Amino acid sequence: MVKKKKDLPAEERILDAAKKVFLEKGMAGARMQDIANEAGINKALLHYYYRDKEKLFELVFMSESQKFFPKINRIFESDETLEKKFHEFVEEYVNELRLNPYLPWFVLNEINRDPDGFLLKIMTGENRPRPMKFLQQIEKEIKLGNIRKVDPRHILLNLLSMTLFPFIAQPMVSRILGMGNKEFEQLMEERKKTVPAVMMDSIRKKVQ
Amino acid sequence: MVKKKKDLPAEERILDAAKKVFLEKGMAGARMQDIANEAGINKALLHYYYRDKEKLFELVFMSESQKFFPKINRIFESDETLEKKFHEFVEEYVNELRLNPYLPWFVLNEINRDPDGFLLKIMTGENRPRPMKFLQQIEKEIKLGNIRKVDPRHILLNLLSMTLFPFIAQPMVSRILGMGNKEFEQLMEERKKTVPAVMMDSIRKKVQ
DNA sequence: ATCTTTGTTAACCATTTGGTTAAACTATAT
DNA sequence: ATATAGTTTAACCAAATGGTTAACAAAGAT
Repeated sequence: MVKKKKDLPAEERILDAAKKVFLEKGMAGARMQDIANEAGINKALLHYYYRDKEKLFELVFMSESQKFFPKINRIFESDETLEKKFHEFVEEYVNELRLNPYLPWFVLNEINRDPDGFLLKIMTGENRPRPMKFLQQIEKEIKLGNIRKVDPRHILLNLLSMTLFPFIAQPMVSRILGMGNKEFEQLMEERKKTVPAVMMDSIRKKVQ
Repeated sequence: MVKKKKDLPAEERILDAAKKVFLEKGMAGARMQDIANEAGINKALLHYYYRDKEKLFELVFMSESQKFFPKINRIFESDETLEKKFHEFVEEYVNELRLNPYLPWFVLNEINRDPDGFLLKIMTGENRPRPMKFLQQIEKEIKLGNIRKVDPRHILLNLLSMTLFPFIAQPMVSRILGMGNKEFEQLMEERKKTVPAVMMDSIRKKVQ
């Protein structure tokens, strides 16, 4: 029998536990005791390795939110076609979010909790979202007459919305549509095709 | 000079205050003292009018979430064309959410906090979302050959996503795009046109 | 006037919660 | 073996927080 957790050093078990608890309950809802229990250690040990709740949360949040943001840049700042970018974006995020469904909710929740404090940290680092190149690419394609004349910001919003929202709203969506977990995953898998298709239809020039 | 709040009876001021605080901070983050301060009364008076935090929250949550859900049904179960429904849906939600931008985040947050407890209440009442007629309408249009063959669930998801997500993610979106409040509102106003357009483009048959 | 009901408050209480301390345990080096 | 440094715990503490109480004020009712 393989001990799942006991064999990891306490310091790591704490971090894993903190991730789990913070992701599920958010900063305000998480209890240090919950984290200690989840890690199978004494509460005092939390403070031995990580000074206090704020620090621990910040650590978890930074590490998690950097799974979330940098993807955007790597894709958006590449030299691919728009169509390729749509596909890559949805593909990568659906894959990531199926493993980590709480992630966007967690990030948004935190941004909501403390819009200035945190965002200034993320938004000034290397990993802040940089949509400029992407937006400019769209404008360029418009000028070249390759796609319809549309506000690039709506394009970006639509892509983000259709990709991220279903995960944020999963519990609601699943109930409304009467789906189980398996069905939901299947539906998200399909999104890898349907979302880029919708995006392309929304910019492709209409045949006269 | 018109006294904004002092002239309302305490019972109502409390409810207003509770709405504000709960919507901003969620159940876990809200403090009874915050609500009392916001209402300009003593903390004990909260418990005089509303038994405890749980009860007060439930009241606020029910009243707010019923602003959120019934719209879906009124629109989706009408006899309008799909195009009209797209327009009405976005129009109404953008209007509502501009007044009440925290609403969707609040609802989703709560669903996340307690997926079973709460949802059973909403989901069994008169106001539970009933997307069936809408989904069937889409299937019918497909059979009639009026629109493309697409999974109706994706249509519904896309509409919900593009309408609601920008509000849920407003703080993030605003920073990423470097917008102030005014600009954000302007952008949302534009969505009333761009979102239904995208929706129609995604189902309209392509010209051969 | 005074009795009763309703509204409001300050002070208080019990529990929860983040955080500390001092002691004990473990391993490693001497 | 024993000294030392790192690890872990039980017990404890102070602040925050939800909730109660008892007294007081305001407003009707008699």
